[in-house]
Amino acid sequence: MTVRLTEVEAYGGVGEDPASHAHRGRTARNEAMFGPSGCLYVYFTYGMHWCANVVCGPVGQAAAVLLRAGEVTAGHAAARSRRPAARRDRELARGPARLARALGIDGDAAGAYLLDPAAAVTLAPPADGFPGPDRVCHGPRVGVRGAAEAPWRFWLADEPTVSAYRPARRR
DNA sequence: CGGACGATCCCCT
DNA sequence: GGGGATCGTCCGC
Repeated sequence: MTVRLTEVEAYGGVGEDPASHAHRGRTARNEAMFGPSGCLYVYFTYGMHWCANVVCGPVGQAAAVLLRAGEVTAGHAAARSRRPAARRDRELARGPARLARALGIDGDAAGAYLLDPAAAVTLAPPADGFPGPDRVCHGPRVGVRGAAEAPWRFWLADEPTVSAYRPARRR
């Protein structure tokens, strides 16, 4: 099964990004964010969802990119079997928990090195090349309370698989 | 297609 | 003990 990423969000490290899981320092949950680039950081949220990040900073300095959405380009049957609730194909990986679910990513995949071709989940350049800068949009991150104004969400223009923007919801 | 709402549990304070 | 880097269901348009 293959997903072409269409939307991501960047998160920073200790003391520099109030929206980041690493903002308050290293803990058992965010440990992977302080590890080597290219490894998978997964977290469990809202009592039921897994979300996947790619660690992207030097060792000891937390940084990660949350994989927010993508287009399923191969293996639709496998994706659909994991995501029976999807009404249309474009919803299979539209949203961070949906994308993780479509790819079969959960706590068992934590820490995996995504640039190893033999890994269960791998990260590779787009088959059709990288989109030009004129196609990359950016804006506020979704669902965060702190640093909501930082324009660290990036998505591709005119892609139906990009998730809907929702401000953080009050309790 | 989109807005409202409730589910559900692990980690940190 | 509180709250979350969300989603599925329900329902109206």
